[in-house]
Amino acid sequence: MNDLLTIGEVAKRSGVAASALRFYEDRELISSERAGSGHRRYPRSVLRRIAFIVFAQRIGLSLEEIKSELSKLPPDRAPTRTDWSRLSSGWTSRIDERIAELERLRAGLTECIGCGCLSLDRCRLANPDDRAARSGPGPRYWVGDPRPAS
Amino acid sequence: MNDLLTIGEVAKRSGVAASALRFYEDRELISSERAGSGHRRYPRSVLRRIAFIVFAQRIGLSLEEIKSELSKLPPDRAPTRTDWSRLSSGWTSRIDERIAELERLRAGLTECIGCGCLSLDRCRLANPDDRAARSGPGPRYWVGDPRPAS
DNA sequence: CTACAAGCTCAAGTGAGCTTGAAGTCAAGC
DNA sequence: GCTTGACTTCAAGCTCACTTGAGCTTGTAG
Repeated sequence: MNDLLTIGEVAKRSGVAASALRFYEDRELISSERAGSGHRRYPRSVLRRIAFIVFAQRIGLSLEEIKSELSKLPPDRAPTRTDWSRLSSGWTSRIDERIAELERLRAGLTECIGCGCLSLDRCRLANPDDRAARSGPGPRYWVGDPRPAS
Repeated sequence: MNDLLTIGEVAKRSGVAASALRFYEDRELISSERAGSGHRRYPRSVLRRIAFIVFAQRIGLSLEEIKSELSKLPPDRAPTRTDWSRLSSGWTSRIDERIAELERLRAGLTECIGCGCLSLDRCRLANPDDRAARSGPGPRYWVGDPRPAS
């Protein structure tokens, strides 16, 4: 009934495993106070922070990127809705770029893969120049990364 | 000038590293004949196969999934454009789902993160029930996976 | 014939994002 | 006072998609 939550409570409410929360703390994405016992105690505000992390992950940001986004929040006071929306404002374009890539890929499915044109050179249309879209592992120098001089 | 390519040539033409090609062969996504020397020799058709793999990865399929897609190609003859397009036809919906999720996330940015409503429960709107969208690592039971009974 | 580039195999390493296990501490109920 | 469960730290393990390195062989140009 206190407004400080244990790690188990936060895990349950956020849907993020306790082990992941400790991991995030280790990576300095979240922080906790400690009870006399050494147990973690979280203010409710951590839930919003975690929601933000999960959101950002779904969009495709790495934990490192998320950390640097979070570092833009005011350290001295509780973030306002304006603070939060400032952070996420840049994401809209990121999302839009990813959507655009997916749409190009969708087009490429019929235009490239299906037809006889499939030279990889032409199919660089799959990803003209948006490095932002590089999410997850994949071929190292396929597109966007410096190509081996052909 | 032969129509059989060495691994180096395939790497150069496809933009996929030779080590990755060996890796794909090990995972049975592609195959090669061998010259008397034991060196790999690829028919040109492998380029299309590789393009397909790269494409599919960008869309978000795992190598395992791609392997099972490729296994649907006729083993006895060179795949026609119809064969290829049959494979990729199912992807359109997959792409559309991912796009839909990104659009929900974009909406959530302003609706959820910014405002006071950010209870994680409500923000399950971030991902109602599409498991297909689970691409890449992330919180294990956030959405779609069986939630811990609350 | 000699370099040297390119290929081979097999084992181990990488990095992201966690999970799991071991060994111990703390809090609550009986 | 004792058990049970939630918590602690730290180290090691796991998956995915590769890359790197060691040690050796093959192919090609001069």
